[in-house]
Amino acid sequence: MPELPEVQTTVSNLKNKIVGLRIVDVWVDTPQLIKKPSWVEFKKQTKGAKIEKISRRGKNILIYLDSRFKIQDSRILLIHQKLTGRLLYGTWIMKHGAWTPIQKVPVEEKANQYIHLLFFLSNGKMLALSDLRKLAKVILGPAEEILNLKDIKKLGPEPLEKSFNVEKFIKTLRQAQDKRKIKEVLMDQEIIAGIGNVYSDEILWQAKIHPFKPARRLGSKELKDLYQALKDVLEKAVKLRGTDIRRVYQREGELCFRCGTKIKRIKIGGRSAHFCPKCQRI
DNA sequence: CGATTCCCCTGATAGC
DNA sequence: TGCTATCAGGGGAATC
Repeated sequence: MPELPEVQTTVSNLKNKIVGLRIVDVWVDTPQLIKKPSWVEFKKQTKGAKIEKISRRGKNILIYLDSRFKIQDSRILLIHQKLTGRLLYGTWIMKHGAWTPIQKVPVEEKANQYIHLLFFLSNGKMLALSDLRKLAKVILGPAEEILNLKDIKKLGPEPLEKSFNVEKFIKTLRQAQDKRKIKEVLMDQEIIAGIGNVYSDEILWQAKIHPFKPARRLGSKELKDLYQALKDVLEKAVKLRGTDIRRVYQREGELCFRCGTKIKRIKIGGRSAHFCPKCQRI
């Protein structure tokens, strides 16, 4: 599932491809993905708009559209991919009721089968939102309004920014005085933006901290280790272009790469946590 | 207010 | 074989 590194990779890839292009038409088959505005309005406001910039905040993709014809302010198209949403760039043609890619795609790339929203671009190519489970979220609105949505405004700091130093990290966690399990805290977007189920497991494995350890009980060495692990894991994942590193996630029953103990899986508020019972202590 | 549960979705898998 | 039940999971809403 796309977390910070995957979203960052998507944004980096799209940047040199779609910025400067115009949206000449839009197509949808699952309008409920668009939370705001109505499909009719959405189409009216995106058709003809020029893509000015694309960025990321937390796990959200922000596509800035220009103020065309001076009849509206510049807008932002916010896309949250949730579990299975994918933003693809390429060319597809409608064949037997399904969008089929013209370009070569890896056989395992199933995303092409679940295209639900398409932007036709001025260079003849397309920007597609694919989503197997249809849980993705798309919102369009004036830039200021979008940036003031809870989705963006309530987000915690960006963990890869230079200003997110160890002091700030420790302060953030201490301020929270969190009774919650550290894994929950790491995944809380209001504490730190962009970390989800995969990377929280990986970070805790690297830091050798048990996912159930209450956040407020972390000692200063643990906090420093956790900070270092968080930076290392995310930076490495971004460098690897989001091919999520999996040293514990979904490796239940397999052996820990550090000590050979069997990886365990436990439930934590409807989500699963994977960890090494020997390396990671409470 | 905090903690828990449900809901949105559908492919994969387990159970009968 | 073929059906049905369960699960996964980000995040927001409803409920306790």
